[in-house]
Order: sequence, then C-alpha cells, then structure tokens
Amino acid sequence: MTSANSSARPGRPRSSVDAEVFSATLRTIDELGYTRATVDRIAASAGIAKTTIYRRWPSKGALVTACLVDTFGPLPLTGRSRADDLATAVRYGAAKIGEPGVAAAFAGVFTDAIGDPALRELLAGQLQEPYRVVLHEALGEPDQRILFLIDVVIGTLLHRMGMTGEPMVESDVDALVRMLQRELG
Amino acid sequence: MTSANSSARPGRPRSSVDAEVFSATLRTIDELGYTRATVDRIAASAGIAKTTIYRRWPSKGALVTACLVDTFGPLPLTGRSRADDLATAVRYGAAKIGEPGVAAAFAGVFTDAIGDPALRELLAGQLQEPYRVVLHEALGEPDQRILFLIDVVIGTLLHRMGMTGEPMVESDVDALVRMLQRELG
DNA sequence: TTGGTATCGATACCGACGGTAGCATAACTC
DNA sequence: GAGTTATGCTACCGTCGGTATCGATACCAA
Repeated sequence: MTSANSSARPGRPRSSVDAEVFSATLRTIDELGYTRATVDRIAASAGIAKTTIYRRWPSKGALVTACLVDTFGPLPLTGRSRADDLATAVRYGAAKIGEPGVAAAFAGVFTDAIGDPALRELLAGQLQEPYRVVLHEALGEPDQRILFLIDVVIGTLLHRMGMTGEPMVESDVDALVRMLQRELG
Repeated sequence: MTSANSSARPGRPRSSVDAEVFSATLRTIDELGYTRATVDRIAASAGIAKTTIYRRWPSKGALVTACLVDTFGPLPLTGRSRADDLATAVRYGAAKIGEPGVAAAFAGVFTDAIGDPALRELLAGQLQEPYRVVLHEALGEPDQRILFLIDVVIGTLLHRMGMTGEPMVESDVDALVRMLQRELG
C-alpha cells in the first residue's frame, strides 16, 4: 500500500513565519502607508527574504488581503438578540479598522483590486463572504440587506479613517450602532 | 500709476486644457485602474505633454484630487425641506460615484493620502469641507453629525464599488436615503 | 518689428518599486 | 546516504512618479 502518513511530504517543510509576515505587513503599512510599504521592507521587517514572500503569495495585493483575512477573525457574536449581535458586529469592525495599519491596508487593496479582477474576487470571497454568511444566519435578513449592512459599517469606518487618519470616536460608533438597529430592527 | 490691467501678465498664457486633462484622467482611470493610469498615459490621452501636467499639479494625487473636486460640483439642493435636501444629496453622491472612474479615483487618492499629510489636507479641505459647510446650513445639524453623514453616504457607496466594481443599485440607494432620513429626521 | 517673458512639447534621465530567475544551501523523509 | 522541497541571496527586468533641460511658441510692451 502507499504511504498514508498524511503529514509526510518529502522535502524541507515551510518555516512557520506567516504570523510574523502578517504582523510585519501591518506594522510597515502603518509606519509608511500602503504605497511606500514595499515588499522588500515588509520582508526585512519580518526577517525573511523577499523571494519567500512571493513563493507564498502571488502579489502584494494578495499578501495584504491574506493579512486582512487573518486580522479580521470570526465575529464573536453572543446570540442573545439581533440587536445585540448587530451592535457587537459594528463595534468589532470599528475596533479592527482602528488597529494600526488595517484601514490603510484596506484602502490599498481596494485600489489594487480595480483592474485586477482576480484580486477583487479574492477580496470579496475571502474577506466579505464569511461575514455575509454568519450575519445572514444571525440576523435572519436577506442577503441584499446583509451586503448593504456591510457596506454601511465598513464603508463608513474606512471613510472616516481615510479623511482624518484617525479612528471614529466612540460617540459616532454609538450613533452608527443605533442607526443600524433602527434600520434592521 | 502702475499698470492695473489684471489680465496683463507677460509671457505665453496657459493653454486652457484643464477640462481635457480632467476628462482624460477619469477616462484613463476607468479603463486601466488607478495604478496603471500613469501620468504619461493621462497626458497622452489629453493630447499634451507629461511635463505640462507636472507644471500645474505637484503630484498625481493632487491632479486626481483636483479632478474629483471638479467632478463633484456644488450640491443642487432645492431647499424645500430637510428630508428633500438630504435625499437630493445622497442621490447626487450616488450618481457621481457611479460615473466611470470616479470611485477608482477616490480609492486611489485615499491610498496615496496615507503617509502624505499634504494630500490628505487637500482632500479634506478641497473636497469634503465645501459639502460640510453647505450641508450644515441646509440641514441645521451640528458639524459632528454632518461629518458622520458624509462618512456614511460616501463610505457606503465607495465600499460597494470597491467590493463589486458596480455602482449601488437604486433600491439600495433608496434604503440609504430612508435610513438617513430616519437618522436625521 | 523687436525684445522680454512665460509656457509648451520633447527627450532624457533618476531612483524606487513589483515581480522573476538562478543558484547554493539548509531541512526534512525514506 | 539519496531525493525532495524551501530558503536566502543576488542580480535582473520593465515600469512608474517625478525632475531637468532645451528649443520652439505665444503673448505683451515699446
């Protein structure tokens, strides 16, 4: 019979540096902005070679998208009520987008995704789609409403970061929560 | 007395090609995306030399910002009622952001503005500030509420364009109008 | 007509960036 | 050991944002 040992691939195993790379990516983007955060600098900050990055991700946009998917984990919903889950989702998004480098990374990927359909599919499929599914289940609203909700939450928070460079203040996040609770309540 | 003729500067006058440049900028960004819409290509599309562009705008980001300021003209408010003015503003923004190249230009400038404080000030001061003033007057709401409103409208519409590449459908724009009318009504 | 001035097109150039190729070497399995 | 895969390193390519330069051009004033 063939060797059925699942983790028995020959050759040198991949070094587990993905976490360091993601951390270095956000750190570098936060310090220098998306454009000046070159792949060379990110690799140097992660302590690896630039070629190693291109062996794992096909482009800078794909790297940053993977970085965002890693940063935005699963939504920590409570399931107590629709209003509660909605508020949790909004505040979770606000917290994540307020983390250093996240908003800049988001804007950069959006820009790269124009005229790069593969990257746009990656962005919509890997980043937005999981939240669409879980919010559809938690809120019991049709998909069109869920996608609208995501547009409002993420778009609003990103626009504030893009215009001011600062995360949205808590009182405005509160207003966003109340507005959407009225909308979906 | 000194020669007080206002339009009597010596030398060759500037050729009036700003409109062609703005048109070429949006056209090229729409065709190729922000990154691949190089200043060379924009200049060629406008039928002028690249150096002429850099004599009028200090950077690609400044050119695109000026292009957006030109595209987004003054808000055509009716003054009939707050609800009417609000709906008009939202639909005006949706129409403009749906025009070819506008959303891509917006996203690109946001990306460039990170780590370029001068460009960010240009963006906030030239593009956002006029709308803040006129909406503050028309809606009679405090500045914080107006800025929040702008974040929601522009952010939501841009996020939809960034994720799907298509403008927001009319039914969703309607939902956006109703949601904000409830919020500010 | 002449001279002064500011803009224009064209070209060449620089530094930086995204991405690729090649090679020696290290790390693992059998 | 042999075979296989990943890594670091260096060198390289094409492109892009932005600058410098120069002759030609279009205006004004005298």
